[in-house]
Amino acid sequence: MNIVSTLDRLHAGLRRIAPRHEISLIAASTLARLERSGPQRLSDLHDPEGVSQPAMTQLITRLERDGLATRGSDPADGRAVRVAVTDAGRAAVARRRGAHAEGVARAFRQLSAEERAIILTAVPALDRLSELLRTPD
Amino acid sequence: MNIVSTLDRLHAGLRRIAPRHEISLIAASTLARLERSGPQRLSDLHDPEGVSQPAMTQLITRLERDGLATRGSDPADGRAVRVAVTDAGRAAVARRRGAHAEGVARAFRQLSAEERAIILTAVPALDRLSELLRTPD
DNA sequence: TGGATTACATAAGCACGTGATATGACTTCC
DNA sequence: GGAAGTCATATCACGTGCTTATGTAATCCA
Repeated sequence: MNIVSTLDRLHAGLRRIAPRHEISLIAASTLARLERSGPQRLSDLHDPEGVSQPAMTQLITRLERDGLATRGSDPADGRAVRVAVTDAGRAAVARRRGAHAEGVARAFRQLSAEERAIILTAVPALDRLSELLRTPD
Repeated sequence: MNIVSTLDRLHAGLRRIAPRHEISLIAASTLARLERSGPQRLSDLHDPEGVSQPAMTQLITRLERDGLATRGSDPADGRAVRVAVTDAGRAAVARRRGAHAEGVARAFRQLSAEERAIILTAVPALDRLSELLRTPD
């Protein structure tokens, strides 16, 4: 399948876009989820984000240290931790999105109008593919 | 730009495909380059792979330890190191490609024929995009 | 020949991931 | 209602992969 190499190359390219001074993909993805769906328990975060529970604990520890998220207690369950995004967290997500958009836009501008159109046409299908990649059926 | 979120989601999805017991993207990419272009000096590897020289030194050290690559000396330059891929390295690349292909194929099968067609049509444009992402003009 | 440059290695440190295990809180069941 | 089990989270030990700063040779050149 030729598509495999294409996705690998895309993966490598996207890794390179990652602006060194912005938050990571996993950090942004988790904060965006908290922004979108409100405070979540740790155990409700690690699975959708596709990482182990210890990995999520550690990520939240880093986010908390950097003031991007907070740990709160769940009144209904003493074991649980309610994670929430802070204003600084929301700002960090927006900043990353902006930096990322700039990197993509720079590459995009160098494509032909036709190439751009083809890619934009494929966006819904690519989104579906991403979702399917996420769920190991 | 909607495309930014799409690429982020794709990036996250591709990260999740990565089979736990196969070599990493950077290892595979470097070994594939050695396979494609023959033995290379360390300094000729780190830049195209988009990592620092120490990162490449460390990668080659791990690859050498695992028997996937070898360090040889350059008769013409006593400072240089000639890195070559071994048969085991070639096998590891092939194995990873296979595992990766399987993951992609599984997702692909769940797409509609139309979605598949749209994505395949976009492959050349996506390759161009990947290449442009790689070069920070 | 001796100082600058080049190629690579080393060191210290951080992000991110894993599996195994500890700890404390809820639940269940006799 | 208390022992036993389960659940949520944390901690530990470890590995990869990345960075910047710096060390150490070998080569180049004025």
